[in-house]
Amino acid sequence: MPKGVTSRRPRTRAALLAAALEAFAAYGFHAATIEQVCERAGFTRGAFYSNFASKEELFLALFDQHSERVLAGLAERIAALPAGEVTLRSLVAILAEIEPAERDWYLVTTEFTLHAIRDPQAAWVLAQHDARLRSTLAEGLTDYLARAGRRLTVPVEELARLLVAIREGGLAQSYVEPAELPPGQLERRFLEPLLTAVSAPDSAPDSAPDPRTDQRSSLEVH
Amino acid sequence: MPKGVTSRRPRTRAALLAAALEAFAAYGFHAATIEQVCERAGFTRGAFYSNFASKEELFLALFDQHSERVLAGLAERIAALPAGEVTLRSLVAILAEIEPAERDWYLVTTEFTLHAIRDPQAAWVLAQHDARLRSTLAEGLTDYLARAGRRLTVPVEELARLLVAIREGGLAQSYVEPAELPPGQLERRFLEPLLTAVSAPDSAPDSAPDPRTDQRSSLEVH
DNA sequence: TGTATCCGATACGTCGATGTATCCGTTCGG
DNA sequence: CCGAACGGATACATCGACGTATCGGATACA
Repeated sequence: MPKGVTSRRPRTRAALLAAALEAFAAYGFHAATIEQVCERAGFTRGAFYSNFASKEELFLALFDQHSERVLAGLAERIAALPAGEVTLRSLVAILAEIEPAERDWYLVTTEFTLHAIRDPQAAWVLAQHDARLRSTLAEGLTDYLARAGRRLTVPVEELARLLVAIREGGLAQSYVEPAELPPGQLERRFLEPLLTAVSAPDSAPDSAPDPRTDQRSSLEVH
Repeated sequence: MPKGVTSRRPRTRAALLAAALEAFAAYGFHAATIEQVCERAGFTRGAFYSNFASKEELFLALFDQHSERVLAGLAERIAALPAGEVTLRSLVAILAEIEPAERDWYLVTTEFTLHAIRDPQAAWVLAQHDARLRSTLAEGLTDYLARAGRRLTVPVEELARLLVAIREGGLAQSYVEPAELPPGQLERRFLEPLLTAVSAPDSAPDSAPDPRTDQRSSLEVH
């Protein structure tokens, strides 16, 4: 006689989470009803309340799941790069890469961001996730640039924030007008000149600037 | 005996619009109820239904009102700049300027953006507004850079999109973690090197590049 | 100042989403 | 393969938001 959870419970949970992503992406968190989520998953609301206390709890579970995957995915792509010297262009290619499934997640996480702006508790959760993401990103960035023979002239944490901002802000425009701005287009156009502008050749120490970086170094931010 | 609208009607309408901004910013469009809007405005739902057919219509009226103000404000700040030569820094200062009231509008317009991603009709409305905004911005940009003695090496339309992306993406982070990233910080840090990187001195035609831009021109995007 | 029109207030009916209590099929250890 | 615990289905009670029909006060023109 079953003492703990049975095998079907995690399957039900997973189905509800997957259905929740679809429903939230399609209608938004507030507009989507628990009934709609259950319908997509092939269950009734009874199953839902057996697994989650509320729509909020479902959402947080979904966000947690996504957070782990995003971090794992980024770390993986960073690790997948060949050792030795690399070009800026290969770094840009990674950062400009946006999967089709990203759209649903964009809709859901952006709505969560709006919620976080209003609710300190949600803000804390989101900030934790974003900090981990930026940390991974920052590590990859410095590593890459070093391998490309360059060194940052701005705080890497702020650069990571800028890259996230460009990605999020760009995706918003891309999803509103897919024909006008393909996802990743801003990254492909601007990241290479940008990264060049905020870094300097490693061989040129601050004390003896390379003449070719002279103009740019006069523009560094204080 | 009154034949057309009386004087109190536009006042009621304005009060409802102002209250709607507050309520939508505080709770979100879906979570906010018509009742809450009316309460803030000091009216009952009877007044609401006498002025608007639905919450959607109220929202669109609010968006329209805001659109006009944003465009007027941007054009005004552009026009307010002194004639003659200017520095990149003064341009950056304008772009980094973010008023406190922006927060409420950010919450409302971002929610509308999410709606637009799902609804083609809303997408069209939003795209129209954004296009006008970018157009104004692009005009100001080329004008400024010319006055600063520089010329863009990328399409100005795409640069305008990038600036909007940085602003929106940056505001998201700023509002989630106000203590970590003051509004406008990304612009202040990165816009000057960025604008320098995507432009070249006007005196240096493409056919005979200035040695100092040599390195950068090899990084231009195709 | 009177009165016709306007417009916001009030009261009510309706509907859909939520949450819970309970039932019954399913799972799995003995 | 039996039975007890598990877990999803069903049915119901509740509640809040919406929209409308109607009333009464405010407005503005004669």
